[in-house]
Amino acid sequence: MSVHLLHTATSVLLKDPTASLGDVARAAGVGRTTLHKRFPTRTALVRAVANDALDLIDSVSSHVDFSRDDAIEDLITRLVALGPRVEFLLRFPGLERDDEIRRRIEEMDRPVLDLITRLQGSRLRADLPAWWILHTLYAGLFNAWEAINCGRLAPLDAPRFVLTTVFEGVANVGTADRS
Amino acid sequence: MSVHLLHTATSVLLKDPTASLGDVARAAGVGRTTLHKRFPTRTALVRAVANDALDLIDSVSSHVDFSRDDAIEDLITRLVALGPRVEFLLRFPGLERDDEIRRRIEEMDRPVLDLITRLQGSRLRADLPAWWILHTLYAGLFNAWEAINCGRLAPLDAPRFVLTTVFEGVANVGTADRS
DNA sequence: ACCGTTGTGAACATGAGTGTTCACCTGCTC
DNA sequence: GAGCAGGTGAACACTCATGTTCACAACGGT
Repeated sequence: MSVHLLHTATSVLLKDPTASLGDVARAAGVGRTTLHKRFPTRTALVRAVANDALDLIDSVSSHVDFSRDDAIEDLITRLVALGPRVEFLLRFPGLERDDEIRRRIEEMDRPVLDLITRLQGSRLRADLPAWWILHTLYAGLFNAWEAINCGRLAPLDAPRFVLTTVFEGVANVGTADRS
Repeated sequence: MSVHLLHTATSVLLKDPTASLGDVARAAGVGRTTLHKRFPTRTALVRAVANDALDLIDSVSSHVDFSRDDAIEDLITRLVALGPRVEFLLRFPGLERDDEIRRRIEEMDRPVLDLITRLQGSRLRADLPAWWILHTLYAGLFNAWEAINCGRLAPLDAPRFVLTTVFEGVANVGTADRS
């Protein structure tokens, strides 16, 4: 139904942000007229896709206990599994220009930012801004999705890769340090 | 001259990948006809912008001594300073579909990948693939550029942020570790 | 069998981006 | 001053995504 339509639109638009509505409709195995009846305009479709992704994140977020100290591990592991639909939020060009979407993204970031701030000084280093740590997490997710897409990374390995890299870094702890 | 034209095109297309050629010409303070005379087609312009960025990287790369163990620090510091022109290479949608550009990007990655591989086991951990470490570096660069654009990060702080985060991670070394 | 819903293809109008041409102007060299 | 290279705006035709409408087919419930 409409669910499958949104999912297809997500992957098509993610692969090529300039794809025409005809391309989306064809990929979904649906007439362009039908697509237009559900989403009267292109921006309406994009917003629907974004809101769908945000709904998905909300539902995942509600299963995470943010009061636990390992909430970040839990959250990241779940987000990695979501794949393209969340990637769409972080990648689609011009998405941040939509006020409603931007508001929901900030709203989605807030609990994570709070969590990071709370953990700074204990599990997380305090000499970096919370927003920087958040974006580093997102960057790790992004890397994982891209690697999975290219077939270089097994989906089950992804959470470990992201968490290890983001938390511990890529330096060899035994030997080296930056000057 | 033509140099300024390419720089302007870089920032305009980076901010909005769907910007029209008229927008680019106007931003550069030049007639659309003139733009067309230099770059007969849109893809020609995009390729010229990409090649210009790649030339810039080549010139930077030639100043880095890849045989030194701190070559990565040097490279990252220099790349951060380049800003939008390199960001264009990593962000512009569909750029990887151009064979020549893709070849040059791989060619640009190769010495860095070799360096990473060489350092694995000494300065860099060996339990992660070299390509993953490379992409983690790029992700750090990307974060820095974005933060600088938003005005949240001072350009002079950027290299330290990227290197610290990528090498050491965001975990607090004194206390915590992942399970 | 009737009717509302839903999807479909065809067709059309519109607008925007694009490639192209042309006549004109400017600044330079000889 | 003649000639020339380079820049400019205006105008044109063409393509294509898009929004919109319409008539028709399929389906399910009453």
